Amino acid sequence: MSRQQSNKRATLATVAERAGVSVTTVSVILSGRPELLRRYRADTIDKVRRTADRLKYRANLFATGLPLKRSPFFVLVLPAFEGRSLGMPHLLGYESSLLAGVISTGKERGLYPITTSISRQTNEAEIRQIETIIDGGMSGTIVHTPHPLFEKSLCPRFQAGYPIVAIFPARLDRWETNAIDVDNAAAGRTAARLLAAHGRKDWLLVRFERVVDAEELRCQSFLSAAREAGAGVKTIRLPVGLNDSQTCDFMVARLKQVQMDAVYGPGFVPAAGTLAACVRIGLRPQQDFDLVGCDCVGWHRPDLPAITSVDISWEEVGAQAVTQLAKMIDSDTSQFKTVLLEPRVVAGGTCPVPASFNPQQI
Amino acid sequence: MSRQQSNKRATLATVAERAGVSVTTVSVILSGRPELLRRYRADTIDKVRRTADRLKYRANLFATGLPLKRSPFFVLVLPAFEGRSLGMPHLLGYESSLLAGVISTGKERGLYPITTSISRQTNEAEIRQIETIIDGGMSGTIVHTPHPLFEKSLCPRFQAGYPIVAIFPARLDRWETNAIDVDNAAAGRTAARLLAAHGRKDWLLVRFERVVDAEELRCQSFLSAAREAGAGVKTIRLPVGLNDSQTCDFMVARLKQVQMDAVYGPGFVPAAGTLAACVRIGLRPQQDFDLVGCDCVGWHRPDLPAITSVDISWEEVGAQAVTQLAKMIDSDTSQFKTVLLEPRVVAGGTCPVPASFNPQQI
DNA sequence: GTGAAAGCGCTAACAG
DNA sequence: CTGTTAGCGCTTTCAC
Repeated sequence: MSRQQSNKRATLATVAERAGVSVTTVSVILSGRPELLRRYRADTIDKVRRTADRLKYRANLFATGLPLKRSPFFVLVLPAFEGRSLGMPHLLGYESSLLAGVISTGKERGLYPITTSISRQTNEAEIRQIETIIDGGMSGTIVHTPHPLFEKSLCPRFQAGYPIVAIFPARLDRWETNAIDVDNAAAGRTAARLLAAHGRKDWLLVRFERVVDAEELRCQSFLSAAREAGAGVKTIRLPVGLNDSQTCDFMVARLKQVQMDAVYGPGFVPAAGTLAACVRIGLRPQQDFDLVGCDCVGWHRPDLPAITSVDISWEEVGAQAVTQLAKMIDSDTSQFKTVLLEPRVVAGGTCPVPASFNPQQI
Repeated sequence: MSRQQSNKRATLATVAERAGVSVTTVSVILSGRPELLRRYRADTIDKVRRTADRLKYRANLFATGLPLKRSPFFVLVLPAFEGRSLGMPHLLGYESSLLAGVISTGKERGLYPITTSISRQTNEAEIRQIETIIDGGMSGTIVHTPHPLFEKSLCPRFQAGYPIVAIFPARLDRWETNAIDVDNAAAGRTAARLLAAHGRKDWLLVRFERVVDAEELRCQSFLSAAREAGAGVKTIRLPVGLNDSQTCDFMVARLKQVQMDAVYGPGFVPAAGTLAACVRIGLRPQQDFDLVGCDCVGWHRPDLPAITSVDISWEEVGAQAVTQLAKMIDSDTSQFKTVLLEPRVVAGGTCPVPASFNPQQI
């Protein structure tokens, strides 16, 4: 708001004066709460609305919030996208979907995100800057995979009653409440059921040497579901930091020494990399092997089939985050029971999905 | 801000009382403008800072802005991402880059985006909702490719002195000032120079039947540069609405009837689609033909070379948008000279880029 | 039915 | 050096 235009801006007082009524009248009539509105004469209402229109009156949202001690704004903290567009563009698609979910659900509830980001190698100054924002009178904060340093800021605020939602936290033990996540155990189980349903017996789990809690959970539940299904599972561990095409190279050599008819990659890189490796050494998807991945929806390569993926909609994640935030705001609480979204199988060409295959029933 | 926590929140008054000074003192000391700060005794400053710390005082950013008649927030209006993730994920990467540029440059300047979106098929209600936000005391608005219906809202506000930045406007005639765009004429010219530099003579321009102004400009300047270079150009027009793989199919038939040794696709779809078609009919990139595209950076397909692309950094676009907005805010103006970003050639495998090839010099 | 007045949290003259 | 005071634009009791 520049000084120039702000001098011209019509305020409640301007409208009141021009309409020949008091500010109260204008305020009540324009905010339009029916029970209060009824008390005013129809022609007064009309007159006020008319002059407000004529003067192009627009409420100052910041001033509106002050007496109410609440504002229609919350903070959305995303991980900075530094160089993430290189190599795995479909992951940026997830990020955009998340934002879309947050924005649209927010709109429905009259809540608007002040969007900011935190770098992977963040520092004191950046964190302080974010703190002054989230403490600046916001209704709450949604954080995508909170940075460890930033978690330290969040914790005392949460305890002080500040509404926080963590999306896909890396450390599950730190977010036993107030998180939105996939049901990772279900994801691993579902992958296993898919392979079992197609009669596979010699399974291969391809995972990174070190993984975040979420992926570890997927692996564990995959392994225990394998046991139940009576399938044998070999595990190959990838060095940390490989991308999908490096993983392909890495796997080509390994695959030749392994007997298997099914693969689970609990993340995009292991899944896509292994698929490429399998095809390169001449294995045929759905014939010689089945492959199930996670986080592979939206990834396309014309030389390879789409990956059958156990996945969730990031748009829904964003929507859930706002929904939970709105609930906390409305009820004046700061806790909610962590929401685990049921993963869904998105059929691709690497593993058939039985008709009416429904993770929930499993 | 929940009522609960807001009752506990320390305000200037609380700090003042506890420190035994006036609110002014606290205000001045904590906002820390050096010229005013100097006037206070060191021990007062210390005392105030200490108690503010102890009480965990945080300024309410909304209240802060009120007397100043300016706020640290602006609105960022993005096109809604409806279904855009399907098919062309790398385009979502651009969107994220733009956001990254806006966020990071905003941070440097103490300006924070309230992010919202507008659907492709928007309606009165949605537009009014966005209007109440941008009129709600914001410092300005950045709009990515303003929707025609929304342009109607923007126009009177612009004339009233409200700072607006349009990124990649579709109608250039409506945004002769206040726009951030690529220098589209330079883009077309640069593509032509690249093909000429490699000694090509029989060029093919692949474009949609109907295009936005930006692409039309690229085509025109490409054609006139071709004339100057003494190259012949045939043009193939794609039906509106094709995606890259449909374009590939469409082009395979056409290509067999055309003699050419170079292709320009002034956008992602024509470029990627034509490249795929060429390769499918057995033409070898850089040998049988060269191909130059636009907006192809970040797109990868392992069966095809990366496309040599005339492109700009969307992150820089976002940065420029905020820079211009900040300038307008600081100078209390609402106009700036449209910024045309010089395109850069990003070398891929479809056309060699001479060492020290520099669009600016051309 | 309507208005006066207090107050949300902060800043900026202006006194002293 | 520091405090008093009058706003910023809005909402909400509480009178009349």
